[in-house]
Amino acid sequence: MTRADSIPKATCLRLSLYLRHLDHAAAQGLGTISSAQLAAALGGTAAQVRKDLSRFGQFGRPGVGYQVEDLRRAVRRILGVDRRWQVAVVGVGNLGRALARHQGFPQRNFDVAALFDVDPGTVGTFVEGVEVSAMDRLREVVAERNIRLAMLTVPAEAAQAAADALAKAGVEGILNFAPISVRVPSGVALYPADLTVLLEQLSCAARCVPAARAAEAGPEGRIGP
Amino acid sequence: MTRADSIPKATCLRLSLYLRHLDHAAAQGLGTISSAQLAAALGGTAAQVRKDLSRFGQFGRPGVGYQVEDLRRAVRRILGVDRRWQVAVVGVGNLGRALARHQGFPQRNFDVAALFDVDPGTVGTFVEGVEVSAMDRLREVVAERNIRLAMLTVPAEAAQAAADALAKAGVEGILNFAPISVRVPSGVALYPADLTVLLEQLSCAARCVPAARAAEAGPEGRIGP
DNA sequence: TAGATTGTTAATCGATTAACAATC
DNA sequence: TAGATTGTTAATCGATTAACAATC
Repeated sequence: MTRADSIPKATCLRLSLYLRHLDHAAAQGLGTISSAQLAAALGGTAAQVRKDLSRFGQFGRPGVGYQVEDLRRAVRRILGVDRRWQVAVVGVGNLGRALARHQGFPQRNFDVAALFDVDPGTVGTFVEGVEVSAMDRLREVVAERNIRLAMLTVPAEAAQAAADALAKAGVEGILNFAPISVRVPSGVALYPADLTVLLEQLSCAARCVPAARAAEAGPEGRIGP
Repeated sequence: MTRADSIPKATCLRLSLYLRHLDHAAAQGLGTISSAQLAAALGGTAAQVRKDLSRFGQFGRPGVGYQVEDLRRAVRRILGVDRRWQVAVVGVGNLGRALARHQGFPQRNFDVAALFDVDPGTVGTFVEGVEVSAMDRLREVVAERNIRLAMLTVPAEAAQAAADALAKAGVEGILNFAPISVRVPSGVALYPADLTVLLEQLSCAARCVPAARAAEAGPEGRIGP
């Protein structure tokens, strides 16, 4: 099993993508999969897949490939998703509400088990069967419901205070959707997830291609699928 | 101005974070900012900030730093956000609806100007003043409204077909929230944005720290802010 | 056995950091 | 002038790729 000492972010991302594809493969009844197949499905290289996996042990058989079920189990354990996680959403606005309702989370072992907001009109209401709690009950509720991860969807001004409260309450990881960088103590994992930043990256990437597109463009002036 | 030949993804991400902080700095009335200040606000190094910026030209003055307004303008141009972008949301479920309503987008030059769905019950309804169109009108609407970017929030089964339709319609970039990898022609930018993958990365990162936390933990058994 | 595919080592590539002369 | 901070070069670091012996 080897130690997960500290997995590079990029490796961690790819592992999650491998798992997603392994789930698809399992659903299709595939018994075995090769590093080349996994790479092709994700747009990476076979060497990279093998390298990523070999960091944690020997899961494949030369000449055969990987058993889909075995690898799935192994990757789930590595990622820590071989059991359910209780997650909080802090800030019940448009985005927070959508996250609370998102069916993809419980399907993949993440339960949104607590909601928090400062607005007295929102506190006490229910979203997807979960009651919205006041921010000042955060510590209590986090402990009670065994919350270990949080998604932060509050305005920029409120983000740092909310992150502090979460860290104090013992949350181990924060997904930060707020449009500002927050600080957390070293024992807490923090992932930036500002959606506007994603769109800006996209616009940046899109800007680099128009010349290439014009050159490649077919009769319709557009590249086909 | 130097060319944006092809900006590394990591650089592009940081530029977006610099811009976000420059906006905060400008709002606070700061006239000048140093690479060290910018780095401190984001958790990077001053050398990295200077390196990132110098790729595009010389924006600062030795001994002084960067003019906030000048740098802001420059970074906006580099990222391509010095003008408005028309964006489509494909798939009007919980998440798609939240994205359509998200105030952070128009505030930062991204207008959600088109919505698409296959459900006849959803088509024709309005979200945030924008009517939901049927998928088979995608090409037409994209052309009419000058849509150049899209956010894909459809189920896994529908994702590839939707991505194909978007590429054919001439969209230049796709933010893919669907839980599956899709292929796009080389002229189209594609960013993965599966929120479950983000949570899995978080759980992966959180798993690596409990030992460290226990060691560092203060009297309350928790690390302070 | 022959063909396929792994795990791992060595070589390559790119990105980050440190250092410093140039400049305000 | 002295102190500060840039832009850039060289050194370091880590990650990706290629190659191949080992193995099924």
